[in-house]
Amino acid sequence: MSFLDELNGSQRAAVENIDGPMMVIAGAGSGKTRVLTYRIANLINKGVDPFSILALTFTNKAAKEMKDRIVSIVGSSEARNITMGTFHSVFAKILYANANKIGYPSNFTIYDTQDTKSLLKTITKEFGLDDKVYKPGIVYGRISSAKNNLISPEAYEDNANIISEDRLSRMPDLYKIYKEYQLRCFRAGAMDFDDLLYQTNILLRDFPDVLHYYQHKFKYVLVDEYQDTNYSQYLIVKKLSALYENICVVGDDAQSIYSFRGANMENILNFRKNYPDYKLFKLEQNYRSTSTIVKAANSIILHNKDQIKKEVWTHNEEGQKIKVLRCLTDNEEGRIISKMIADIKEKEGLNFKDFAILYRTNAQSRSFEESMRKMNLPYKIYGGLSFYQRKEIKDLIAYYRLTANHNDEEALKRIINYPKRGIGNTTIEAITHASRQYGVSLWDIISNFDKYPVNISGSAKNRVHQFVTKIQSYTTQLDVAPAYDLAKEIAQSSGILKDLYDDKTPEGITRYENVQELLAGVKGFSAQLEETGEKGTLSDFLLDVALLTDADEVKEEDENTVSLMTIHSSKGLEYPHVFIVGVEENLFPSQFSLNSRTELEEERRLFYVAITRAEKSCTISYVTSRYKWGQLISAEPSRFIGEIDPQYLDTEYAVTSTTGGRSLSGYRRPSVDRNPSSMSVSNSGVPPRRNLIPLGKNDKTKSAVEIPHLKVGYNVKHERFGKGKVVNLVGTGGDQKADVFFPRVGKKTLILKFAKLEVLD
DNA sequence: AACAACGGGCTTTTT
DNA sequence: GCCCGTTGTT
Repeated sequence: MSFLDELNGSQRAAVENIDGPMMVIAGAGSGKTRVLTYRIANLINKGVDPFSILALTFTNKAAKEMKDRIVSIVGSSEARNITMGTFHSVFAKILYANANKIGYPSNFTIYDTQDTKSLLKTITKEFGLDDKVYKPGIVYGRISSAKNNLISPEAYEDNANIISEDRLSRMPDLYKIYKEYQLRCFRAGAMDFDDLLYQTNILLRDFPDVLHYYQHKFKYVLVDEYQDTNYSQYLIVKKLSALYENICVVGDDAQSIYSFRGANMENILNFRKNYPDYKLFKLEQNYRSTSTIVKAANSIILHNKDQIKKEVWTHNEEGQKIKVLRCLTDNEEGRIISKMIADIKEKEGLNFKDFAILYRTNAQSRSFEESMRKMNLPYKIYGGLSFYQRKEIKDLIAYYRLTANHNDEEALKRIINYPKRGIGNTTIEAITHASRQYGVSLWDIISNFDKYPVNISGSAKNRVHQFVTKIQSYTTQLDVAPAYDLAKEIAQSSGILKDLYDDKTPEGITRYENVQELLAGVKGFSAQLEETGEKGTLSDFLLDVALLTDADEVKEEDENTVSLMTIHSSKGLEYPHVFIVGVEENLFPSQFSLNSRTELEEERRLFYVAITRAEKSCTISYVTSRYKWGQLISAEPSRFIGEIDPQYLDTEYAVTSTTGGRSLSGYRRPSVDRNPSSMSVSNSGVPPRRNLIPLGKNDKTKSAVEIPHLKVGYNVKHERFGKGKVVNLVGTGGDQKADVFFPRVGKKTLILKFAKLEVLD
């Protein structure tokens, strides 16, 4: 049997359409990733060379997931040759190979947001401008948006509209900052995230031979999350696929939530314009959620004016209504929801990983962290301060960066006096001054005091010189030493390891461990590369690390924790039970979105994304007062709750106190002061309340689970993974295990007495 | 040059 | 409430 038989009609049509431009509009939970992966697998089965396939995703995680699934269908020897990754990582590699053509060093640094903001702040001050007016974050936003629309510093300056906008927002000199920023990045041999796309555009524009090379190489181009691409990405894709026009874009306008980053839904319209004979496929059957959830989500998105018409529907059971919870404070919200999770888990025999708590802003995670820690519930926070953004990690990586690229100013400023080596502010001031005066990099100054005299004391000069010599000695090893050896040597001889080791506070110990973890990461990185026969220097590691975020952290197979994350990072994921918290006016929708319809509609799409993450149940909570900046402020329920068709809502616990309803505060009290580890007792003093735990018709659990009689080749259905096919059986009786291939999630090994498989044959 | 104490500003979302 | 940068002290 072919894997194509796993698909429904429209999915299959999209998968089997090989040549020419095509667009797939895929509703939430409609098997979008399955279509993308199967389409790639089908291309390969039809004889397309994997080397000629380019698949672009939005996150590293999505890329990895897709690659894994393709491996499971066509095998890794084929799949590894596909060019697959995020826009940023794929084009960073292409830029690495061609950097010299556009004047960048071949080992250019990638500036992260912190580096960028710090540089912008420096420049702002140098121009004598007030960084409270020219806030680095805002300035970055303007520059970023210019770059994503391919507006060069010169074009920015000449654009009357932009200049008058800047005047209106009292930042008339922004164009100067942009120009200087771009120059300084260039001199530092650094690109920011936006440059990775912007400079790719320049490369493809100015070097036809490069363009031709990649046009010929990538005969088939696929783009995931097309609704989230910006103009810069759009143009790259258009150019690369101009020769063969075998371009397949997949997206859902209802899930466009990144316009703040320049994402442009017009790209969907542009696609139609550019390829008038394109084929359109719509995936409208939802396989993920109950019909209540699907319909509730539809009723929300109906309030948006801007949308492509489509009808998402499902054959799934009705399921329970969406519960709306009202809590008094954010702390109570944390306690109640943690308790609910513990209760539902016990009552239904679920795993912690079946639950997710989704919020609008990272700051909201705190109350949930606290309550879950108190109750001993395992949880994991995704996003927030990434591992790679921690100070100790950034410090060590700054050494690596400076070793690879001496002109990396942000790295240099970070570590020239860390660990402390007596190079203080006055010295650094003098060096910076000289660098501005001569128009050369900081490194040029400190490595050439003869050529560029600086007015600092002899002893300071000497200390700086020692620092320079140290970095130079690392650099000589860069291309010869194995990545791990050099990484470790730098960690030691720079003094970082010792500095952290001497700090015996709990935080200090954690920092030391983090650095060890980074070193282990380097080791793992080079080991992985050695398998494929590549060398894997420290510079290669840097490229990898610059584009990694916490969201990409591999989730261990057996990791069984409640997931906490922002709605943005939940995109593409699904959980049986989802809690959307802090659904209040001014928080969700965010107060910053209230000025315009388009921004409000984006918030609504975000709410749509949140609801459609849920498979079985969805709970929405809001509080009446919340701590903000240490102050208790009052809050009211979000308008979005009222926009859901009320027939799908259960508002028993949402009635306001003024109308005589009860809050849930009584619910939590009996349990709070109990021994936290007693959570295994499901009815721990909590009065049974209807609606908190699904009962009756939704309760499919049988007390004595019957082990189905299976044979290899049988089609089966799993509660969570959907339909699948048995590929292997191990053991007998109560211990029997089965390998089942599920088109939606890949191959899983299931212990039959737990798995509750339904035999379809 | 290094460190402790203080005050202001901040929060939208991320590659 | 917390992080950052600025200020004052040694």
